[in-house]
Amino acid sequence: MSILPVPFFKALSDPTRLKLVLLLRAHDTLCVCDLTEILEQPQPTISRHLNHLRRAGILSSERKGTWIWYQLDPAMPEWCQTVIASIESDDSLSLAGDLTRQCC
Amino acid sequence: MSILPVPFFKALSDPTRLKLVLLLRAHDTLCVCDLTEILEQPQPTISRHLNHLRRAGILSSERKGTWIWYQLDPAMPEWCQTVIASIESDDSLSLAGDLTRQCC
DNA sequence: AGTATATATTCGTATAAGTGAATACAATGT
DNA sequence: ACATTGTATTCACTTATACGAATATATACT
Repeated sequence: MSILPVPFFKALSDPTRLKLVLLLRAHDTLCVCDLTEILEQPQPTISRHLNHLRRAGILSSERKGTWIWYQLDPAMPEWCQTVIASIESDDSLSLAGDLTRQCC
Repeated sequence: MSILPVPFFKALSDPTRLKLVLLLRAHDTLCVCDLTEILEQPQPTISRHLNHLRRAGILSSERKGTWIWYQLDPAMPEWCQTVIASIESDDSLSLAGDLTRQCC
């Protein structure tokens, strides 16, 4: 599946979405409650951004019982994977206390 | 000079701006009238987008008499250069008839 | 000084995008 | 069937962004 550059970059151009991508780059697989907890943002906000990233072809999700696990879509085109691998994070994207997993 | 990921991606997430970047990636140096002619868009539109890209740290410009030449900023951080080098263009970003240079 | 050309900026407006609050949906367990 | 927990969606609202039209600025030339 191919990804058009403009929507791809638009998907990455929101702080919350970029943090989600960086978290999933680091953790491989996380569920919505993990992400909600780490980013300390309302669950609907997280869900909406995850949906945006999924529609953009950046994330894929898999339901396992009650939980839905998200990851970077392995089917992403090479050039998109290169872009995501290149992103140099900084303090402004601080991923806070990271994960203490009180859920799932 | 460092570039924050979110504004960087936001700068790339507009079709006109992305075309400008791809054109300058291909041509090295172009002036505003070149870009206006190639993209067939009003000059103020092009100027505004060039300004946006310059403020984002993606382009640099140099005045030579009446003309102002733009190029990808050589001072861009490595990771940004990698991202720009990775972008896979497609028909939706078709750069039309390219350059026949009726100006400058 | 005035004219012509290249480029930048301002203003008003329309559309897009993000958010909080509330609600809906889905799966599990009792 | 009901309650609980995890996740998604809708609605109303606000803010951000892009655009056309008009105008301003800058340089070169006469």
